Order: sequence, then structure tokens, then C-alpha cells
Amino acid sequence: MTVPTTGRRERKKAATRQKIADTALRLFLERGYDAVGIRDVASEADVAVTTLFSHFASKEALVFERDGDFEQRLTQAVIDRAQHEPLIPALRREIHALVRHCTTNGAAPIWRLIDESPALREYEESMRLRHAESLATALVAAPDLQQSATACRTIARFVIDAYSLAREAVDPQAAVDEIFHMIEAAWKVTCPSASGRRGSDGSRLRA
Amino acid sequence: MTVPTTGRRERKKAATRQKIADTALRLFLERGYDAVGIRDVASEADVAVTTLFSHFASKEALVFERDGDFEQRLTQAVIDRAQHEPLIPALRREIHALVRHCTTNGAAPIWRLIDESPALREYEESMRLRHAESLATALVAAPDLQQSATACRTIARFVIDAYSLAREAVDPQAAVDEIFHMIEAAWKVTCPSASGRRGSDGSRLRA
DNA sequence: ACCGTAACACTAACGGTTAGTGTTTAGTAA
DNA sequence: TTACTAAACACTAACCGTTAGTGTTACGGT
Repeated sequence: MTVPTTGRRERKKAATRQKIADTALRLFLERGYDAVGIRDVASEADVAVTTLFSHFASKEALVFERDGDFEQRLTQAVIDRAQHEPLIPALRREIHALVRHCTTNGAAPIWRLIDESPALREYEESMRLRHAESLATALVAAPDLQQSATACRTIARFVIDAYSLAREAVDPQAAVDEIFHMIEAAWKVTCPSASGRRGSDGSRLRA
Repeated sequence: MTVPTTGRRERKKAATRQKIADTALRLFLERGYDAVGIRDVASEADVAVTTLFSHFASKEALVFERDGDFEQRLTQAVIDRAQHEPLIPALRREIHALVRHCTTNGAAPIWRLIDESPALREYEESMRLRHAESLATALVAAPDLQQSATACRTIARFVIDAYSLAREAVDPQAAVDEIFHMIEAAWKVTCPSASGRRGSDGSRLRA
């Protein structure tokens, strides 16, 4: 970790990764997800199959190349808050932005791709759960929040649900507001000016 | 559909299905999910691989043989309510029962199996989403509820989240109560004695 | 007794994924 | 420079879940 992002090697590696991802997305959009095999992607990107799998854990991961950003943005929205800035509005703002980003015209073909492939749908669901868990961790760790671990995990799930439900709704932005109205209410009843952190359980999250 | 469950054929089919499921579960518990192949299960149950797949859609489905019950019980809890019996307590009762059922000592090895296999975890997540969708449909259809479709879908998700989170918690029963306290609050803000069904979107659920 | 159909069987393959084994390339230190 | 190390990459061959294609039986309704 002496020099973060220099080095020809790292640049080449990133370039290879990007070339694979771009090629994959292009082929998927051209011919459909199921009609394109891993071997097709590999040969079109001019890499070996094993190389492809050293960059991406699965075929589905090729489509969700930038999912780390999503996770990052949510946890940062919690961490970067000004001290005692209310949590829920901050999260709502972030979800609004993310939903807007996904419902942009340019992103539509990709989401059509996802919606039409059960494998991709399942993968995305699983991703969301990971995001909820890392958001939960951020909430539990936030020094200004006094809620129980269960309450934090619950709110984390609810927030991710809001994203997922809003994306499917006819009017995504309005849906975000409607759902966050509910989330706000759920959050408020967990901190009725009580003394310390209450709760029904310890701090275990899945490993 | 003259006679529902008579007929030797149907009995034989059910017996075959059960034999496959039992054999599979036994082998999985003995040797671990990943260490047992479909071909192992099939030959041990003395059926062809194709027969196995005509009874179960996937390897994971062998483990969640009775998942239809779960879905059924939740939607029934909504439908079978006495007229104007409050929704949330009815759902809480049902989730309490389901969580208790899952955290019984006898069920522990099966859940260990699931927790240790990523494939099974993913499958269960996907199942839960299906359950949430069918619960949402039941809520939208309930004649005594005046909430928007978005609110119904949201509550359905939250209820399923409650189940999932409680199962992971140290004290599952207490977690159910804590989470339902939040759900109750979220539900209440959707019906502040308003006139008709409000909402931000139509009634589309995924096909 | 007869026919339609649903359950079951078998072979062979397809497609994602991985193990095993090398070969090249780039950063590093003598 | 030279030599060393490690990482990226390549190739073959397989494993395993799953499905298509094709029959074969046996039950149930008529």
C-alpha cells in the first residue's frame, strides 16, 4: 500500500477488468443475458475464461459491476452527517438520489435486462441484503444514535426496501417520500426520550 | 377435479416426492449440502435425475419443501381476520408463531444447514420476497384497509423483514415485538383518518 | 377394454464454475 | 543491470446443476 493507484500493473489490471465488463454489457444488451455465454464474453474480450472469473465472482456480477458504490454512498450518508443531523432525512435524500439515478433514461435498458432475468433478479436481491447489513453496521456504530441493535438493523432493511419498492413504483420519487414517511414514524417510536440503549439482543450480525 | 386427493396415482406421486425430499434432507444433514450432489440424492432415492427435477425446481427447493405453508399462513392471517380486527396485531401473532416454529430445537440443524450454504441463503431471500409480494397482494385486496398500494407493499416487506431479522436475533420473540412496535407506527401514519385511498402509484406488482 | 395422459426413466448434452498447471510481465532489491 | 517474487493471465479438463429429447409404463375415465 505504498502508492495507492500508481503502477502500470494496476492500470493494466483495471483496464482488463473494464474491458471485460464493457464487453459483457454490450453483448448482453445486444443478444440478451441468457443468450450470451461466459465463453462468448471471454473470447470477445480476448481473455481466458479463468481470467474473467478472477475479476468477477460470477456471471451476474458482470452486470452489477459498480455495486460497491451503492453500499459506499449509503454508509457515507450516515457517517458524513453533521453531528446530530437527523438520520432519516439524510437517508431519504440519498435514496432519492439513487432512485433518480436508476430511473434515468440511459439506465433503462440495463434495468430491463435485469428485470427479465431471474438470475439477475435473485442476485440483486442478495446484493440488497448485503447493503442492508452494511448500512446496519454503520447505524450501530454511529455515536449519536441511541437505538438498539435490532432497531438499527430494522431501519436499515426498511431503507433498502424503500429503494427497491420505489424503483418498481409508477412514480418512484413520490413512492420514496411515502415510504420514508412510514420509516420516519417507525424510527421515532424507537427513541421516546429514553435513557440509554435498550433492546432485545446483542450485536451479532452475520459473519 | 372430481375427487381432490384420491387416486393411487396421486398418492404414488406424493410418496415419490416425499421420498425424494426425505432422502435429500437426510443426506444433506449427514454429509453437508455441498458435499451431496443431485445424482447422489436421485440414486439414493431410487429415482432418475429428471424425475427429481420434475418434483423440485432446483436443488435448493429440496430443502424448502414446505415453503408454500409459510405463504399460505400469512395471507390467511390477513383474510381470516374478523371484520375490522386490527391488521398489525394479527400479523404479529402469526409471525410470532412462525418464528417460534423455526427456533424450535428440532429445526436447528436444518437452519444451520441453510446458514452455512450461500446458495440456500440466497434461495431463502428470494423466497421471502415472493412471500412479501403475495402478502402485499392480500393487503391490497383486503376490503377493510384503505391504504395505498405502495403502503400495502411496504408493510408487507416490513413484516417479512421482521420474520427474517427476528430469526437471526439472540432473543427472537422479543425482537418480533420490538420490530412490530415500529411497524405499527409506520402503519398508523398511513391512515390518519383520511377520506379515501391515497397514494403515489397504481397497482402494479411484478408479474 | 381402450385411450389419453401423467409419472417416470435414460442418454446426452449445455453452461457456469473451478482445479491444476504453467507462462509472461512488472515491481523490487542487490 | 540482473535476479527474484508475485501477480496477472492462459489453457485444459473437468465437476455439477439443469434441461432437451425420447421413450416406456401404468393409472383413470369412458
